[in-house]
Amino acid sequence: MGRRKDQSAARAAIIEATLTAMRRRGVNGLRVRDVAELAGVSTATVHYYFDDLETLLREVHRQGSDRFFTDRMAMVAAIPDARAKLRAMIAAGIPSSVDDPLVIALYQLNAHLGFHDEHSLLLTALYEKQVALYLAVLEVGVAQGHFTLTEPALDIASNLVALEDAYGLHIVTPNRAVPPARAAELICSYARTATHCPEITAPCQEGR
Amino acid sequence: MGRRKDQSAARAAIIEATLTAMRRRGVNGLRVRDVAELAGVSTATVHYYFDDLETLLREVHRQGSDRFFTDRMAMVAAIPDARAKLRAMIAAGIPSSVDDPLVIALYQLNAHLGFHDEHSLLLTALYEKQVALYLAVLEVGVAQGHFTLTEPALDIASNLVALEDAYGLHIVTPNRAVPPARAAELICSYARTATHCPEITAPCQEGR
Amino acid sequence: MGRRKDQSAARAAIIEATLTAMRRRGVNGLRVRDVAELAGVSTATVHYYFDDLETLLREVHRQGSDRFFTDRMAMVAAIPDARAKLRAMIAAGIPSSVDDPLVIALYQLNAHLGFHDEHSLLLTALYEKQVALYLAVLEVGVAQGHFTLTEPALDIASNLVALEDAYGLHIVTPNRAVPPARAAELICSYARTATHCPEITAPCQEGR
Amino acid sequence: MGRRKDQSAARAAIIEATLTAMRRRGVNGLRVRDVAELAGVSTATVHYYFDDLETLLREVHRQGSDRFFTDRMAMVAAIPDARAKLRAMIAAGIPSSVDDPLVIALYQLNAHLGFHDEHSLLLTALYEKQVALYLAVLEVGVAQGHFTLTEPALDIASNLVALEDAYGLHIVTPNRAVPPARAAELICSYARTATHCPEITAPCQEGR
DNA sequence: CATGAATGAGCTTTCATTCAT
DNA sequence: AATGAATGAAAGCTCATTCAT
Repeated sequence: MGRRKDQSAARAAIIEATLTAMRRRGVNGLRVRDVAELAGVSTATVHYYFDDLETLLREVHRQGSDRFFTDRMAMVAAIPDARAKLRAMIAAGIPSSVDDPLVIALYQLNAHLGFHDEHSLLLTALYEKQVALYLAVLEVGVAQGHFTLTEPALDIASNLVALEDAYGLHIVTPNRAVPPARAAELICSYARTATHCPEITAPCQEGR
Repeated sequence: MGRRKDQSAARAAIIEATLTAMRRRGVNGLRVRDVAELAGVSTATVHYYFDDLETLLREVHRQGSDRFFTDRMAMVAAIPDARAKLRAMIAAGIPSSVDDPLVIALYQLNAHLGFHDEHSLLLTALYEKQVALYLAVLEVGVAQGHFTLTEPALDIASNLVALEDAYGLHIVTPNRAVPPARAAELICSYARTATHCPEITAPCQEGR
Repeated sequence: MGRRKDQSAARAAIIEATLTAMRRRGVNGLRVRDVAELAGVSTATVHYYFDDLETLLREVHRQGSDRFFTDRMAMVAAIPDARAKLRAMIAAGIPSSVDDPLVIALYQLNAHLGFHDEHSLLLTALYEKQVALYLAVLEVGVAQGHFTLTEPALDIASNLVALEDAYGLHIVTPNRAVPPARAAELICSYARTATHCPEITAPCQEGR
Repeated sequence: MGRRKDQSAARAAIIEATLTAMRRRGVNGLRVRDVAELAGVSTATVHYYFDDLETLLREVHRQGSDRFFTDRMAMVAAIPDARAKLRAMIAAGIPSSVDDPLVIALYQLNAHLGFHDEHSLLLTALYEKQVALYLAVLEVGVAQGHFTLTEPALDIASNLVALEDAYGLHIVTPNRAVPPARAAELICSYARTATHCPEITAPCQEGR
């Protein structure tokens, strides 16, 4: 009651429902009706909160990106040792399974929104923020004396994000060639080589 | 007369037109009508050759994958020196521009077809063939004494393909953060680190 | 407000329009567009109420059958004398003209729906209800001492329904060999013979 | 080679194929393609022999009607005793099963063609020929002293054809309420009553 | 004589979106 | 704040029909 239109519970439910709906039907197959049903409202209500589908998708992407980035930043900031930071970053960058709705949605939205020039800036921004995060970790590692880099730190950070993206796509697309644990190990393999720090290893991921 | 229904000129024109249409509108926005117009035939003719859109897309993906893989294999086989092989592989793996229709189509189709379990096998197969290609190059390089690997060759090969995929996606999505030349340099950076071979450098690509 | 989706005026209008449309074009030629125009709504509205054409046809058939059967039952129940009952039944069983939309629709739908095993049960049910109605009249007539049967009452009832069906088809198909009045007289002819009751005569149907 | 266009084997095969196709899909669902495939020719060939679908259907109906009527007439002429004639007529008038292609086709075509004024004459003609056949049998029976009629012979003949039509429709539509044997018995029931000749009984039809 | 290739015309169906309530 | 009802617009697909060969 006290809330505004952009803070209502229904609005949040719709955004959440969109994530779920996208896991089931993809961005392309996404129907307002699906979102509405999952959110327990009518399609007209969806349009009451979001002028059109595109607006809804942008909002979902914005919130998702923020959540994704902020979570990682908080997590990495809480760890002092650069080696542990890097391990944690890698582990957190891999979608835990084919059913992770947030990550699925982000990949789908990247592909979808990326097709229009107008949104490229947003995507670029997210990518660069991720790179910056890795870059910071690498520099801390060098400062702590754990990492020795033979290539520019920026290049390494960029590659780490790229590997995350690629393997994330493999996992989210049900391409069983690269399961999550293997993806983590592969990225760690690169991180070890690039930092000359043999302690960058993937955590044992039993029980997944 | 000599040609069958699956070899006719019209059929080839439709497949070609699909590539072009996908560059313009993406897989999602793809309309049979666009394909038909670009191919200079009626929509009914498109359906005469392909039962439905999905069938057409699968065929485009199949032919595209084959062409992509076969071309690279032929190219790499023609080069004797492993260092040159690797340089060539990397250069060929990067879409030359945002307008490369074949590569755009392949990325789009990967995303689209990947959403259905039935096609995952095909996608996996393509991925593994690419990895095998890199693997062979790495092993030749070791045998020639040019490369020294400190991680399993399979892991390195896998990462090289993953980087290609990720940067390819960046280029094809018009995300100007990573232009083709930079992508090539970044992959080379990894290749140098992993092979301990300083001669793996991206060709100067002025004028792009 | 008080009305639900399955009781709305538009829904009824669509069903009514379907009857009219079927008189003009038959079941086969029936286009959603015709129904929509006759009902004064858009084709999308037709699909809003009925998932597809088949669903609409089934509903029309169901309502039509009910109406047809219920009307007759009420009418016959209101008449005490079995001879008058039988006369009324026969008169009501003959479509009054080639333009009777309800009856035309029922014949068309019988033919159409009957082609799929799934609906056979419905058709059978309608047939048996009609037979039961005639059977009751015959038994009342015997009880009242007006009718004398030399064949099983069930067989006679069955034949009366069959004759109705056959002549109804003749009338509805514009086969002018058997006009309504003649059909009524022919069925009465059988009824007289079977009941040995000479008072079963068709009403004079001048002016039709 | 020596044959003309209207006598060729292909032409006959197409007509035969139409009968079969109609059993499977009904008149409405009938596609030129089905006919062509069943006849082992291309759709273009179907149009080579028949200008359009309607023409083909008319031809099928014409040949079917002729065959149906001629067969019955020949059969009845070969039997001297009127009681046996009548029994034979009734037995031959009932489609032997739900899969009798010729009879199915005729019913379907009656419904289909009857919808257009132009063909009503043909249908009327067939009906009247059938009536004439029964009429002749009845008159012979009276002359032989086997039958005693209390209603006009024409009315009885008309009703017999009507019953045939109705039960034929029931059988051909897979309405299992009235199986062939029962239909025959019901018609005989009427025939007995109308002719006052107790010897008109349906043949035992075991094994059906 | 027969047909493969091609198409025009038309249909059902889907769906985001609007609006009175 | 929320929605049921309704729709315009568009897309995929089907099919009888044509015609050059």
